[in-house]
Amino acid sequence: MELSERKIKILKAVIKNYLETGEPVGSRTISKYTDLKLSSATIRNEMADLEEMGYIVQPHTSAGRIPTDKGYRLYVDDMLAEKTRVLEDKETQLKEKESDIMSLEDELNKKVDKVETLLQGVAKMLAKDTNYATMISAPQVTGNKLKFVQLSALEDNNILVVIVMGGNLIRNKVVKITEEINQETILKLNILLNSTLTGLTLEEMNMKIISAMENQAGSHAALVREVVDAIVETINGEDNLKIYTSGATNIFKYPELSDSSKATELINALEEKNELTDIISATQTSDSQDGEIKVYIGNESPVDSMKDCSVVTATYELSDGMKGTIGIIGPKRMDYDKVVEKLKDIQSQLDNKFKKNKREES
Amino acid sequence: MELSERKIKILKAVIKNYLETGEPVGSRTISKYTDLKLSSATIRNEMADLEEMGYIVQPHTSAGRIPTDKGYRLYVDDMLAEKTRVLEDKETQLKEKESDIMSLEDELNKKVDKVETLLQGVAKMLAKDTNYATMISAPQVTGNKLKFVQLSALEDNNILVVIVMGGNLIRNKVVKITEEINQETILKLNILLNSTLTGLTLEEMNMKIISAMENQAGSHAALVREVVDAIVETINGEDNLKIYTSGATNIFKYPELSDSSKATELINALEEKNELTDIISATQTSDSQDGEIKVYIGNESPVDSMKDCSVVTATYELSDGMKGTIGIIGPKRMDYDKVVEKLKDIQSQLDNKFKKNKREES
DNA sequence: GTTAGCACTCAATATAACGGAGTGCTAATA
DNA sequence: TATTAGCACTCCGTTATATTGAGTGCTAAC
Repeated sequence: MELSERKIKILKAVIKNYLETGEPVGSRTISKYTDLKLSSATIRNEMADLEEMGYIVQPHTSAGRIPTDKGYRLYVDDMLAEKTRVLEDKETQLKEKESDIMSLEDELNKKVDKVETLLQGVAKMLAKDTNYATMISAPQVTGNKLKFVQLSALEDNNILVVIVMGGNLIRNKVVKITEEINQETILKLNILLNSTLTGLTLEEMNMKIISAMENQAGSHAALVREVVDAIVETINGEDNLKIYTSGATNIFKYPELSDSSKATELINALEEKNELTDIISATQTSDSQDGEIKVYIGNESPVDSMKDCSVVTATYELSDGMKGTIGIIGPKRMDYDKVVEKLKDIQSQLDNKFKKNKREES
Repeated sequence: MELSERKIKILKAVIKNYLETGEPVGSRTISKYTDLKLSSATIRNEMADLEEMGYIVQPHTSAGRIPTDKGYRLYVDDMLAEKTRVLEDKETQLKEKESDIMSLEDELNKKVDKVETLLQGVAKMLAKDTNYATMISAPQVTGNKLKFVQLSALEDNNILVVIVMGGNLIRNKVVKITEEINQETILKLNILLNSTLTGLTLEEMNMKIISAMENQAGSHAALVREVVDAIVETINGEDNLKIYTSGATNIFKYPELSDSSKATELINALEEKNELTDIISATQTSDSQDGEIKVYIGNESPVDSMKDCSVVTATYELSDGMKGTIGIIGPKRMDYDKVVEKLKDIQSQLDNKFKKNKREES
């Protein structure tokens, strides 16, 4: 059986209605809801077909229909296609931007020196705004260059290592050494480290460079090694995989997610956060075009505990290739349209925000 | 009416039973439960008295009794008193320590350079161990001394400020300046800052010292001011009030907290974290003796959203006066005994852990 | 003071009855 | 041939009605 234009119209009407009400929708409703003037009986026939084709189901006999994952998929794909089509005339886009997202504007304009605080704020605002759970990952530093490294002597044979990466990402580490060390040596090591490593990415810090440096360091080779380790850790370490979440309790607004076993599973995933990395890698590894928005419906989700949800993600990218991911987690019947719109807004605003910072720096 | 010995025995029996079952407990149960050989009828009379006195209530006529907050209070106070009495002979204490908390031992022995990771780990373990929600605050730095401060020039008129406090608490800040600055000047400023401020607490950095320093800094007074601000922020700032939580979803294990409005409120409080500061200050401000454990029952809780819960808190203290707070949030019918025991264990272990670090440093 | 006995209460559970929204099918209609 | 009106049927959700049982308060006997 082929999917006629009319069937699609009906299917969309069913889904749209279900998104709004959360109740199974019957033929009579559609008959009045749509502009195509058809009796409920005709709709019923079409709906029977749609069910046979797997786009909708009845929770039980003598109930209305609700969309299947396949149904949602069609609806969402269609909507996304529609959006890129509309993107051609920029007018509409601008209009929305002005009207809709003052709150984010405000949030971003707050004086926040810490990226951490900013991201947490964005997550919170987005959760409040959409009534779904949100997550946002701090930008990853793949391909980032070392900008500056400095050793300082603290008391008691402790050495403070300060590492500054591109984008002014700063990390500290305290290293304990066994041998005595004097100011002059530290100065020399600083010069050595900076002249050798500054401007390099992790990939470029190969063994040759490092051992050459260790040779030059002489008796302090061990210390140099520790510093290099610290740098590697800074670039690769879990610290940079930080994820901020907000609005976990929004799920209680949707009865289909509120029973305590499902809620436990979901909120746990959001609290623990480590499962969320799967979402991030799924979003980033795939052949994503620049700024594309991804929708995972039900079982498509990279995270098992969200198989009853939909997850919508976007990546934001800083000029120097640092990527972060934003995700929205809600019921399958979430307002995809609004969510995608919000994500696009935030995407562009974060881009601007970070680009502006970048501009100030350089 | 006075509270006879027998009444207390019955009250405790009621509470103990209720803690275990979560069901209202009837006279017949008590009659068999306790060692005092009394018929259910007698118990009934006593229970009627206890109800009149406000220690227990019936959820409805013809149901058993459950404790009131007043009842819990008596029970808990008694238990705490009992514990301090038992504390005299250390034997029992040692025994428990060996047997009970290997898991924490393991957790603490993991190589964790980051305090953050450690505390998160403790929260998680404790939550898993007790089946309640947990929180733990990073140690506060009141009265902490500045150990070391260092400015470094980054590219584009940015200055990196590194601040090291006692306990090797490190903070960074990037400060943008308008005027050009050369290496030599930075070196001078570093010497000026360190010689003036090192070893001082926040209280000791008064206006006199600061303005004297600004004078010496000449054209870079503004920069000095910014550095001082950064230090103040480091000591006072919200960053240091970090709170880690875990096991929020444990509350679903207790039906009396599981309905979605209560759960939302509670989980929200744990997610947002800012309300939790009230618990911390309540725990720390009061005339707490060294390492005392506090129990807040129902409405006694400093946080409104926990009025249906009990909150048990303990402070751990580092040698140099840095204090942190651990809290356990559960239903009123929580296993107070076990919780208090766990907290004491963790308290002493954290103490050891940090003291050991301290020893390594100095 | 304690206890046995009894009538009473009330939540919780099971059972039955009812109403309504929605379906599938058939037959009539355009 | 596609559409529609009509009708019997299904099944959820709600309400009404018993039934059960744990537990109480009270009284009278020990």
